[in-house]
Amino acid sequence: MTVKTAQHPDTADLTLTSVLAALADPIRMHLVQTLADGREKAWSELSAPVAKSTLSHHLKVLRSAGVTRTRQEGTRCFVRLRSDDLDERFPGVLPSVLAAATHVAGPRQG
Amino acid sequence: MTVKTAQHPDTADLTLTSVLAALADPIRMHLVQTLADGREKAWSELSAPVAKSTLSHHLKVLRSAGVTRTRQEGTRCFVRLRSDDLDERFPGVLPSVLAAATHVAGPRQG
DNA sequence: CTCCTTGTTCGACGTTCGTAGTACGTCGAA
DNA sequence: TTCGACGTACTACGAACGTCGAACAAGGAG
Repeated sequence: MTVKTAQHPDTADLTLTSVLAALADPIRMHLVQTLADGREKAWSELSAPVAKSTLSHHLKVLRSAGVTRTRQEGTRCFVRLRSDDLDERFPGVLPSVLAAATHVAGPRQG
Repeated sequence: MTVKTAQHPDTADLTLTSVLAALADPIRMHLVQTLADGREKAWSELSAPVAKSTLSHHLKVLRSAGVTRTRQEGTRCFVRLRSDDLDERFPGVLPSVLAAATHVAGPRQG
């Protein structure tokens, strides 16, 4: 928080390399999958097997890469995917990655 | 070379994280773009502003991630994208990434 | 055979990353 | 005001990464 928590890059400043690097981590990929439905998630909803500070770090990486957007509401913040911005700049990348991640870790029932 | 140069993972063993990590580097992305036409390229054709050993390293990362396939012919080797395998395992990912990388670094005229 | 070319491997270096703990600032409640 | 909850910033450390030069191994040319 500390006021300047929200440091979101402009859509035009997003780089493919940074986005891919942000997605190239199991923890962060899991976070992105959690956000894949497009709905905003509270910080506490983003479960990850890491310490609080580490989760904050990963969220910052996603935020800095332009993958997510964080909104503050009082002391707590809500995170959501920047699907529209991402798809405007890198059409199809996020959907295909999300689909690939899902049909790899998702349907484990059959 | 040294005989066991070719260490290609099976298509089923490819992981999205490894593929994304392999693509999340400017040098490697450039190499992949060079191979994007699907045609096999000779080692010496893969120009990169790095030392020979570094280029070899990056090629190994791409190979280990299953992004490329290396074929030896005498003392020299030829590299090509595993587009089919990649698209079978992670449909649409490589094409969209390639398209995004191209319309970012490619058409700089307008 | 000897030389030269090609690409990999190894050792080393500095940087970045992932992780956690601690301290800090902000907000809401009492 | 004091207290507690929330999320970030800072600090530190080991591991992994990107880079290079040198040594090495495998083939081809003479």
